[in-house]
Amino acid sequence: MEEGKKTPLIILTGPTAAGKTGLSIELAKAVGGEIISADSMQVYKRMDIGTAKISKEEQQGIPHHLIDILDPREDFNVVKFKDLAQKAVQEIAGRGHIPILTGGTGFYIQAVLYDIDFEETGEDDGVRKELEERAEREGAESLHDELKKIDPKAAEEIHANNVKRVIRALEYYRQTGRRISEHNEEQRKRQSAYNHAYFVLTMDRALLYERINRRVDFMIEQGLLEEVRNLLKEQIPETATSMQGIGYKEWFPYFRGECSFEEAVSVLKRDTRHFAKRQLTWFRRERDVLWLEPEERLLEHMLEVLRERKIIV
RNA sequence: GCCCAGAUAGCUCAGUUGGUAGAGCAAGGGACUGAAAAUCCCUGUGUCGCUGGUUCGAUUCCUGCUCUGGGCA
Repeated sequence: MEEGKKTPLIILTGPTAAGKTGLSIELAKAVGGEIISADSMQVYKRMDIGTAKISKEEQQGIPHHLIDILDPREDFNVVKFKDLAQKAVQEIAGRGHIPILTGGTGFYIQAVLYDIDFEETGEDDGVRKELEERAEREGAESLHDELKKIDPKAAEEIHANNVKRVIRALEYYRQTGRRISEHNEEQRKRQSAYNHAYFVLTMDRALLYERINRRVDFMIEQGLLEEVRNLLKEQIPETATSMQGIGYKEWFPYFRGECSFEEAVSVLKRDTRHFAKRQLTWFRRERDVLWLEPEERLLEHMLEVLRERKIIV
């Protein structure tokens, strides 16, 4: 396919609290775009404050996709995301609008951008559960030893303590009969199917951390504790994927009386800072990333890049 | 004013029977291809409060001082 014929796709991401949401609205207005959220937690209904979800008013009429699509009881993952996001991209492009993928989940963005093949195998065949129980019983080393036998390369790449990934590697082998190390190697070679621009909004680390700390305080003022209590009242288990989100799981010890309010707050701030750091590590190793820092003519600068790449006219 | 205990990494502390020091947390770096806001890995030089003294050598022992707790007046 020729450059100009590829589907256009704008990616706007960055660490948490960097200001993605506000900028995404300005950008969408400027280019005639619709927003697809690339956020593993904003998909959940009734989780608004802790996920810093954009409000209806803030959306200013710009269509938003993949927000509030799931009950917090349901599990979500990259495969589901990729499927939904790709459909949304096609629909938006079909309307002659520009799809803007924005959010902080780098893995999700990668899955869409490079159309990573996860191979439909279904996830509820009990293999994972069985392996989890084995890890519990026999220890992480035992599973890792098994991986060594079937896929030595993967065993070398995945640390034995990283039980989740060891399990996935074993699960993949059992379900497909193939080695995950080979699969991953193939997927790494994938090229973008889009005419895209990958913007990463960032800023001075100390400043970012200050913004994170302030935002956590603001979330608490907005009623974060009540939001979490309401979810627990609905009997959403603490172990649910949704409840493992930052801003939620940090309160459980406090509610149980195991730590003070102040301790819970500082743990929440710390977890958020750690998360931002991990996000930056992820974006640093992504290909063709355009780093942005807050500046006067930020939007104009982005539009110039988009014109150069013929993503917009 | 007197007595006691501290003063060591950004923080909380351990330690050196005298040969210039180490944990946890914080911080930094990295991995990640069906949990990803998850999961995991790597990284520790700091006038050992200041000042004299003893000593080949002091952060470690001794003197004095400063500061911080606690107690007694």
